[in-house]
Amino acid sequence: MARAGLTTERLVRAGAELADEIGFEQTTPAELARRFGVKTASLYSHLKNAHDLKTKIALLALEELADQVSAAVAGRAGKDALTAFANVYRDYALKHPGRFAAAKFRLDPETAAASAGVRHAQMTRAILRGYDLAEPHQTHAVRLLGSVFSGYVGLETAGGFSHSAPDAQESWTEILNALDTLLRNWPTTS
Amino acid sequence: MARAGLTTERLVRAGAELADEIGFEQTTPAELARRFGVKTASLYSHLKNAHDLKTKIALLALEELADQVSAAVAGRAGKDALTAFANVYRDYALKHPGRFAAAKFRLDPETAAASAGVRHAQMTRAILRGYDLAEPHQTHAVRLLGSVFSGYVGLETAGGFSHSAPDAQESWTEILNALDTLLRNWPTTS
DNA sequence: GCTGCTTGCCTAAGCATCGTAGGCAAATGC
DNA sequence: GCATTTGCCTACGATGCTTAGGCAAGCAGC
Repeated sequence: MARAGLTTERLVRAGAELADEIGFEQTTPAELARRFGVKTASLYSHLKNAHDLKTKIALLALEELADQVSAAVAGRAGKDALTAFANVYRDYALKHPGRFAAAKFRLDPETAAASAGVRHAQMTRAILRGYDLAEPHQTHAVRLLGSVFSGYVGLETAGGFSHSAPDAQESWTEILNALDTLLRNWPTTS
Repeated sequence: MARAGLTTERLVRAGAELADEIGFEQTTPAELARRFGVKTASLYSHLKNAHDLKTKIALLALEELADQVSAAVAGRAGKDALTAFANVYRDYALKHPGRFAAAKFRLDPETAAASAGVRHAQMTRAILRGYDLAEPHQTHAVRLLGSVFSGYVGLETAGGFSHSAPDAQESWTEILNALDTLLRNWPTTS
């Protein structure tokens, strides 16, 4: 019988595509094996188990997203950097919903520490270099930005803003504008 | 053999507790049956299937959360209402992580339309009555608030802010303060 | 082109879950 | 006490995850 040419790499890449098509939750060894026209058991020389597959897709997604954000933010500052970061993040999520869901997959601590997740945190903080925010306000602002981005895109991909005016793009633009204003006038006393 | 006294109501309530203990994803008919000391098949006269169980837990969580938020917001306005809403929301999520995850469960459109989810939207909008925001800015602000709340709490429950200073409570307080400032000075031109 | 080794995908099997169908016994009404 | 209803059961089929071991495809050397 002809061999399918399975490798961990190919399986993970195909798994990411599968996630975008049918959802991250539904991306399982059985489904992946069907896609390659092989038996499920054949995957287990390349993947430890179902959890390992999901973890590797999550790491791929984090990496891709960090690369794209990094490229978009390079050479920009202030509001320019803010919107570049935000738009790349959102576009990635809308274009790759399965990978985006994968990026939220709960990794165990040491895997997370070695993942591209840390680059996301660094880049978020880098954006704030264009604004005049001292610690601890800077950390609070980093957390706000992370919350807005992941929250907005999470709600949008979950269908939260469909079937209601104004459309999601318009809100997104205005929210970024509002965040820029807020960062330039961050209240340091309550 | 003595009967266990299963009802849909009891199963869903137990399912919600189970979700808080072991996670929403792990809350399945098999696990629930074990908890009641009955066979899995016995659940199927009270629940259509596994998806039905999850849907009903999600509806319960949305209802509980809407009730608590509603009680907290009543009689308050402006920043007072904002922080009351936000704190109840966050406290619920931290106290009931499984239910909170359930509240994010993707419902089919007509179920969602009949759920307490619409009360959440109404209450978020009610908060903005204390701020002077005309449409379409009001809708954009509603979406921002929803994004921040769900985003922040989502990241926090996922462990995003643990093991790093300052602690999550401090950021939360400052972020609510910043949001209040932003809502009082919402930029209406870019 | 043959021989033998490596490696990749296979079959077989165990175990768990979801969900359906039909049976028996406990609760309820008279 | 008897009949009916109802609730939980056993039995089963389908599907998925995962391990163990087998066989043949592909490559190395001659």
